This record gives sequence, structure tokens and C-alpha cells, in this order.
Amino acid sequence: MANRRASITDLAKTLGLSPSTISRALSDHDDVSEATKQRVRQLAEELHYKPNQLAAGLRRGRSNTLGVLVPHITGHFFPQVVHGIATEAAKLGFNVMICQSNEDARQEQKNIDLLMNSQVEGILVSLSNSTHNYSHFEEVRQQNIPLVFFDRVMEDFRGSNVSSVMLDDYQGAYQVVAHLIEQGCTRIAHFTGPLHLNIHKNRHQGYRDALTAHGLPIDEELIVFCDMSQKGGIQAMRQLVKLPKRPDGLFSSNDLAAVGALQVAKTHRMRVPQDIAIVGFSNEMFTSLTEPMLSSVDQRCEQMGKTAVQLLQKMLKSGPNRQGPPRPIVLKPKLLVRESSQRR
Amino acid sequence: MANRRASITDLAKTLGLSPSTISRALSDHDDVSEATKQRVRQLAEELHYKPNQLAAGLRRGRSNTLGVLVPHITGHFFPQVVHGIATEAAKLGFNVMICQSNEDARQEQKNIDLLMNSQVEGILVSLSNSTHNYSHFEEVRQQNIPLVFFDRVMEDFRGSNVSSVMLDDYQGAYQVVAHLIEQGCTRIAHFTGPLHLNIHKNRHQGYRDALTAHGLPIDEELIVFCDMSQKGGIQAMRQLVKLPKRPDGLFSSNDLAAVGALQVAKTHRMRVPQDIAIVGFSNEMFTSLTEPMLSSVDQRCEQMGKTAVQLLQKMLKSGPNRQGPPRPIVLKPKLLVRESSQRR
DNA sequence: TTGAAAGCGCTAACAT
DNA sequence: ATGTTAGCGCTTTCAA
Repeated sequence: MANRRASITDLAKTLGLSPSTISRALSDHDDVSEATKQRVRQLAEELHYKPNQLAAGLRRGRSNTLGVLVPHITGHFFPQVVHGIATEAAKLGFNVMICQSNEDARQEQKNIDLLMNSQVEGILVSLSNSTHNYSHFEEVRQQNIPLVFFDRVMEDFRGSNVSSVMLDDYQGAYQVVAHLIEQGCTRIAHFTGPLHLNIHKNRHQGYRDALTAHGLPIDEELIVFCDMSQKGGIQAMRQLVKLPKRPDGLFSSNDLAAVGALQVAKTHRMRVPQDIAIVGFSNEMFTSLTEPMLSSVDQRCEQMGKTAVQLLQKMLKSGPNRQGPPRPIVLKPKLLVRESSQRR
Repeated sequence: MANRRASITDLAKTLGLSPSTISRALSDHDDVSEATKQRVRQLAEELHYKPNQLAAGLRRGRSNTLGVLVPHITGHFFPQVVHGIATEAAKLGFNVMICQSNEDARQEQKNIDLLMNSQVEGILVSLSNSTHNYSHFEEVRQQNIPLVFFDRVMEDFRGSNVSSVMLDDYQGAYQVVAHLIEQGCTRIAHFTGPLHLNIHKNRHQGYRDALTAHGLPIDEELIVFCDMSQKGGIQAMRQLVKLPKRPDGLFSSNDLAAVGALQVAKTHRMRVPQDIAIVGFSNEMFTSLTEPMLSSVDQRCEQMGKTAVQLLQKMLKSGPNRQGPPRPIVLKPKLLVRESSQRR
């Protein structure tokens, strides 16, 4: 007995039926007698029959697979989004094929090709940060494969031309600062990173606008550029404590730098949140491990993945021209007030 | 002009060649003239030709795809392993299809079916913790699909019957305790979790054996069962500080509980590491954020993923019966000594 | 209710 | 160096 996997043809021969009947029986088609279905299903079970998706996909012109392309699957953010994507895709009956660009435009392009070759029915992408040429995405469009960007969207297309799911960083930052003001802070400092990254640019802008909207002056002395690492946060905070008039609030553009600031504050006998209220951004896991626990902004990572898949699904169902209309979706972030900024 | 994707047949017609020549030209086959290759490649480029992997896979009987089944893609461990898997698979020219069991045996079974249907060439699995029936894996074997377990391996098969990649938890724990003893600790406490989980069982055993090997008594009073959360660590540590003779060392079976312990120690004015040296397990990201920074054991997550793929690759290349011989691989953990246990 | 036939797009053995 | 042919396993008209 050969070890080859059983095929529909095998079942057909064994039962003295035609392949088409077998196929119909297995997909529970209406016009196959219950008796036949029974016989087919039983034999299929016995022979451990596995429908070959490659063949079915080829025939149908549908692979039942979605492609995901992320810069990497490390850190806090991307794994969570991928989790959301995989979960929602499974719910909708899609397989998920995952690629990493490693922040390399060249690999990104190759992976896009790979996904198209694999006949994925749609592609979810978060751009590598070295991508400046978007021709590979034009091809996706030409091939009429629905495309959804998440988190890192094409610069030129942002917010209009393309389907995408993003977090409203500006809004998140604005909320943070409004919250700090409400807690009584009047001199609110800000850690920010490289402003060519939109996350930092938008958070920075939200910071400024919130201050202005609440009638507080913008003191450039209180805005510190750093690399947003823990060390960066430490250095930045050391600068701030040297000021003649120290800040009484801090909004850091990420959590890591906020932790650094927290540590320096303690060293300098500044009580958090009484002397200085601190809020980070991203709601990393460790924010509930610090003392005091760090307030932060939740990025709704899982929701982002889920939403992206749902958007893709909508495009797929929207008829033969499955590209449009482009829909930029913006998720509302959620401020999580913890001990580090709750003055009560 | 129809918007259908260009196929080899299309290229053949346009160039007045046969499909086989096109196919050969595209795969850079030796016996196609350079001139023809040029023509073919150019036209392919112009028409944005994408080879249909479904068709090629069907024809060749090879999908070029590996299946990955994990309990979930959240937390610290699994994303990193998946990262390692995806990276190594890409290097070897495989696509990666990812499924989550959500710790549910039922879903695990379904996903295994799904992967087999997708004609994956090999499967990498970490078991759901609710899996007690292994029949679906028997099927994988029957279908002659190479199977590699990582981290969570089938109980019955562990270490002998099946290909797997695991961390040597016992060894890691042993190293920790040996290190603590070397730092001068003589009353070493241990936080442990549910012992039906192998990670905790093995770490626990490593702890006991290391003590014994160094001539130290095992004091059951110093062994605290907890849920291994931060809160659990706090409660466990509160028990320990009440003892008439407090411990001077602590090995926690994970990092989270160790952080809890650290916080309680500080509250009770115990200096770390002078009064009590503390070591965790897993090398979570936040271990370098605590004060003092927490010593821990690195689980080599990425390496685990990489190794698993390499093992699978070896099985694939090992001829027609691609299952064996089963190879259990055990990775050596790496103790990372940080401030919390370095007495100098 | 079932079967016959064609074909999805590709590759590979066997010509020439 | 190129062409012919057959077929991977499945689905889906169309016919009976």
C-alpha cells in the first residue's frame, strides 16, 4: 500500500462514484443524497483524507490566505497586532502568512512579491522605516489585491489615498496633557524623539496644542529631545531637575524614557506624582511594575490588527474592483491613569 | 484588455514559444539560450508576471510553506520564538503560516488539520496546555509530515520519541542556585508555580539538587508556592520576611514574581543584593528596568525558533521517510548576573 | 441525484 | 535549444 495521501479520485474509485459527486458530498452540497454523503464522509475519515488546498485554491482562484508584512515580530507592539490579525483572520476563515521586512526596503519588496506569488487574497502591511520607494505597492494595486496599511502608512498617501488603520497619536498626547493640567500641573515637560517619525511628531503636536488650548505657555526649555531609551530618559530628566524652576508634570513620548525619568525623580527626592506627575505612552507591560505604577496611553494594538483584517474583508466583499474606496481608519487611544499621575 | 494576471501561457503565446520553454527560462534552466531568457524575462517584467505558487506547488507536490502552531502570540516568549522561526524559515526559502490554538485542544486539532490541508511541508508546534489527546499528531505522522515540538512537548514523548527543542530549565535553575551560593547565600528561598507545569517542576528540582550538591540543607519553609504573578511574588515575599530567620537569597521561577519580591524587600529595608540576593527566570525585558536590575536566566527564545526550523529542515532532507530519527534538542540557558545578585 | 469533461497554471519526462 | 504531452487534485459547468 502506497503511502500517498488519499485524493478525491481515490475516494471516487473506491466507492464507484464520480469525483464530482465526492467533491459535492464533502462540501455538503444540497443535491447529494444523505446516504451518499454518509458513505463518502465515512470513507474520507477512514482514509484520513485531507482536501488539498493548493488544488482547490488553484481551481477556485482563491487561496483563502492573507499576507502580513511587518518590520519584525519583536518588542511590544507588533506581536500584539499580529495576534489581533491572526485571531480575526482565523475567525473569518483565513490562513495567515507572515513575513518580516527587518526594516529593510529591499526585503519588504521581496516579501511583497512573495506574497503575491502565493496568491494571497489580501495584504496587511506596516512599512519598514527605510522604505521610500513605493512601486511594489503600486504593483499590488495593479494586481487588484486589496491592501491595508496599519500603524506605519505611506507618507504621501496618509489619511486619504489608501486604506489604513492608525492610532490617533495626536489625540492621545492631547488627552495626556489635558489630564496633567487637570491634576494641577502648570509646568509640563515633554520628552520627544526624532521628529521625522510620525508618532513623535504627532504626539509632540498634541502636547503643544493641549497646552495652548488650556491657556498655558509653551516653554521650550521643558521640551527635551532624546533617543527615547531608558538611558535617554535618565539624561533628559537630569537636565530638567537642573532647571531653576523644575517642571511639575511630564509627558514622555514613550514608556521607556518615562521609567528613566521616574528613577531620576526618585533619586532627587521628588515625589511622584505630588511633586511631578508623569505619564508615558504605549502602555507597555512594565508600566504596572514600576513604583509608582506608570500612567500611560494604550495603543489598542490588538484592536488595530482586528480592524485591519475587518477592513480587508470589507474590501474583498466589495465586488470585483476590490481596492476602493480607500478608507483610513483612526483608532482612539485610551489614557490609563495610574499612580504616577493620579494626585487625587 | 482583461485585468487577469499574466500566466506562463500568456507569455508563451506572445513570444511564440512553448510554455515549457518559458518555465525553463524563468527558472534559469541551463538549456535555454541566453537570448531567449532575455526576451522572456523582459516580457515577464513588462506584464508584471507573478508565478502562481499554488499551481507550482500543486504540480511539484511541494508548497514551500512551513506551518507554525503556538498557543498564542502574546507575552514575552512566543513572539520571540516566532520571530526566530520566521527569520530562519525566510533564510531557507520557506513561507510561514501561523496559527494560534489559544490554549484550546479543540482549536489545536483544527489548526493541525488546516495546516495539513494547506500542504505545509513541515509543522512546528508548541502544545496548548489543555491538550491531553495526541491523535491529531499521530495523523501528522501518518501523512509523513515532519513535526517538531518546541518548548511544550508531548508528555509521553518527551526527550525520546519525538523531535523537539526545549530549554534545559533544570540546568538553568541549578546555575542560579550555584551562583547564589557563590555569592555567599546560605538560606536560599524559592518561589515556584504549579508543579504540573514542567517549567516549574524542573526549575524546582534544579533548585533542590543544587542545594544538596553544595551541602546546603533544604528548608521547606523557604519554598513558597504562588501563582507567579507580581502580586503572587509580593504575597510570597511577605511570608518570607515574617520568618524568624529570613532568607539571604531568592530564586524565583519567573521574573514577575521576582519583581514583587524585590518591592517587598525594599519596603522592609532589606538591601538587595546585600541582605538578600534575588534572581528571576526568563530575562523579560523589564529585568533591566528594576532598581536594582534583576538577575535572570535567558531562555534563548530566538535560538529556539531558529533551531526548530533547522531541525525540520534536516528531517526534510533526510530522504523519503522524513520523520526520523527523532531528535530531542536541549538548549543551554544563560544566566545573566545583574545588580540584584552581584555582591562583588 | 449523479457523471463527463474541461481546465485552473505550472512542471517535467520524453520527444525532436 | 525547444516543443509535446500529460497530469498535480480539485471544482464546476453542462448533460443525463
